[in-house]
Amino acid sequence: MGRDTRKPPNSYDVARAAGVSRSTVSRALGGGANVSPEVRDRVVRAADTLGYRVNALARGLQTRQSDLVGVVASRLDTPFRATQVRAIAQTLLQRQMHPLLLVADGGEDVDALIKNLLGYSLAGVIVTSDSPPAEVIEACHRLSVPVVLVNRGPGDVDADRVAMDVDLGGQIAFDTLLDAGARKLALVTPRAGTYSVAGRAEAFLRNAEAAITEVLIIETQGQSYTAGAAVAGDVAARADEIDGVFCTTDLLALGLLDRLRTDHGVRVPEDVQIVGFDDIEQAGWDAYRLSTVRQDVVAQATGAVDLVADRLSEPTAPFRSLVYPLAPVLRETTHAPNRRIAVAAAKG
Amino acid sequence: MGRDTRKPPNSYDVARAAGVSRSTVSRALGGGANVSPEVRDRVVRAADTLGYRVNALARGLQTRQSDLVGVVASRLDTPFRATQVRAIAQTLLQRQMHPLLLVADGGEDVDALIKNLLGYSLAGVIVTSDSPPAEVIEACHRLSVPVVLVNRGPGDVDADRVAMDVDLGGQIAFDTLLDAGARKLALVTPRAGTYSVAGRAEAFLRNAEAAITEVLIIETQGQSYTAGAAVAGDVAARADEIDGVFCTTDLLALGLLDRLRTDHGVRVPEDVQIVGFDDIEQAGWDAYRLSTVRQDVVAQATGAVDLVADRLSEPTAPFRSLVYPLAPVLRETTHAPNRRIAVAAAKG
DNA sequence: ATGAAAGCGCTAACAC
DNA sequence: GTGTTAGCGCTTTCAT
Repeated sequence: MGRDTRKPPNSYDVARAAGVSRSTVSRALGGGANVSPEVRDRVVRAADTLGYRVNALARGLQTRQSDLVGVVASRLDTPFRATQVRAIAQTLLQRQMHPLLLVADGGEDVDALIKNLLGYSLAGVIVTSDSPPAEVIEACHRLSVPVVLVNRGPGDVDADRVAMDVDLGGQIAFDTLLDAGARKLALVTPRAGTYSVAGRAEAFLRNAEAAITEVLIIETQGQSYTAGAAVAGDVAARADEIDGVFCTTDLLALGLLDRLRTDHGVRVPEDVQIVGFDDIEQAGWDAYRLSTVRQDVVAQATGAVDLVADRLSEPTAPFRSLVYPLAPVLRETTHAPNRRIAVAAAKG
Repeated sequence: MGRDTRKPPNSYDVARAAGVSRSTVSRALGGGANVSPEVRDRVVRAADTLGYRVNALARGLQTRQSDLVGVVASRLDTPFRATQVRAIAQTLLQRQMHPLLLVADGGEDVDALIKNLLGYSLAGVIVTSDSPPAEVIEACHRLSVPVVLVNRGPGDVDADRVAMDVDLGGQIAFDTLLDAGARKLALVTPRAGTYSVAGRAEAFLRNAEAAITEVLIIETQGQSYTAGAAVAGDVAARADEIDGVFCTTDLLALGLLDRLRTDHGVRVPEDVQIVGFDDIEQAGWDAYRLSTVRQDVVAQATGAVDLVADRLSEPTAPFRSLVYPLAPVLRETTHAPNRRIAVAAAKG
């Protein structure tokens, strides 16, 4: 039973086994429409007796559409990005699509890469990268491949978008510090940030301006742990002028926090309070217990995939932006909030 | 210039533009053999004037082989795994292959998933997951799709393999502790581990037995930070009987270390020394400075991709195993090594 | 409800 | 060195 046929069965084999035509097989296994239940059954049975699987290549060639979705991401080894990609991949899988991973870490030419990928008649492309997709979007458009941008824009390009509420993000960070009693604030953020990183920084600044005081801005080289650690000296040097710091990324905060304690004897939160952003797993570790702002990565992933699916079914609908809320996560790098004092201070 | 042709140009368009036949186009753009340099040039120029890209679906259908490589991985949001997948993805890209990501976190049915993927005529499958691929390998074999296992086996299945040297791993861990002066050892490891996790644990035990003393074994639920933290109580309770701990995973070590300090007032390395495994980024952070054993993830990724490529060109060659060395990383959760004492102790 | 036939875009024999 | 021809396995009109 089950000869070792060198090559896998095709729809023709199934058709023969079920005593029908190939078109019927296609119908029975596909939409399921216009096939008598009886015949359908016979076909299905034949199919899995033979171990038949549709040849995705052939189907895609015919329908001009595969179930592959390009996922372009940079710095995949970063906790936040890893979590994000995982969520996207899982969601895709649940919807019968498959993530084609495209790591864009500067070295590669994303443009060329993605254009190659387009040869697979992608069902869509999800971009989480920092590097600007530029004219890639254009190319996708031309081939009517949906593109959805995660936490990027609103730039000048046309595409569907999923994003956190940057304004809210900056506000939560500010409020957290204020409520915890901090008054002399600093902002630690990369010189050239992503849209979402720059956005939360700006929102923070805006809130600070409106409420109380100037903010000391400290620029970092990138948004890694190392980058955060690298500015610890600057922060420590100004320790007298600072009692609260917002790092636009958890990784930055963790680096700063560690180095502050290790090399500069600065106590957190006693001397300086710190708030991060993202709520990566490490922020909750005992050594840090970082107060931060949480993004709902899973919700965003779901949104991104929805957007792909929706555009597939309605290619000409206007572009949409899904905006997701954020929530403060209060841990131990800030004091317990005291709304009364904070509000009074802001007013006074 | 560049009319908005609704559908992308195909090889026929290029052929016409270059005044040749489609086969010539194929040859010129492909292997490049059997085409006069002159014609080749003309074709290439025509191709990129038109913005032509080979339709991967059609090519794959014809050649019965795509440039897609399935990468099955679980717990992608874990630092080690993320780094590993990134390395594999990058290497693949450099070799003109594309990673088709398959996250296998228990929920999904890997079997079914991968068999679906097989419909894309994969160039290969790289498995880094914990969950056993079982009969999937069989299926791949039948379709002559190369499978390479990373840090798994040697079980009973036939496949190419890439792995660290588990014996060496356990030995390095043991030596590190011994050289640092630890004599009363404990092993913290998951009850049901992967091949490579179980392997390093066994090797550690073997070395300990041969050299000095019994080892207290503490089992964890999984290999996460949380799992490590969860056994801190057990370790603290036996603090008198223990002066050195080998955690088979950095994450485990980090969790243990943190909780030991935070909740139990145990000092590391003064009271207990700790060695981890993998050398994930976090192990080097200021709060930890964990001594550990380093795997060369990039080398392994390269090896895995090589194995895929090699088998593609020589399908019937005997299966190979690439074994990679490991190196101790001495940081601050162990005392500075003192070979003299250690050797003497081992002998005496 | 079912079958016949046409083609998706490509590569690979095979002729010349 | 180049063109002709024949599929790869599928879906999809279009008849019936």
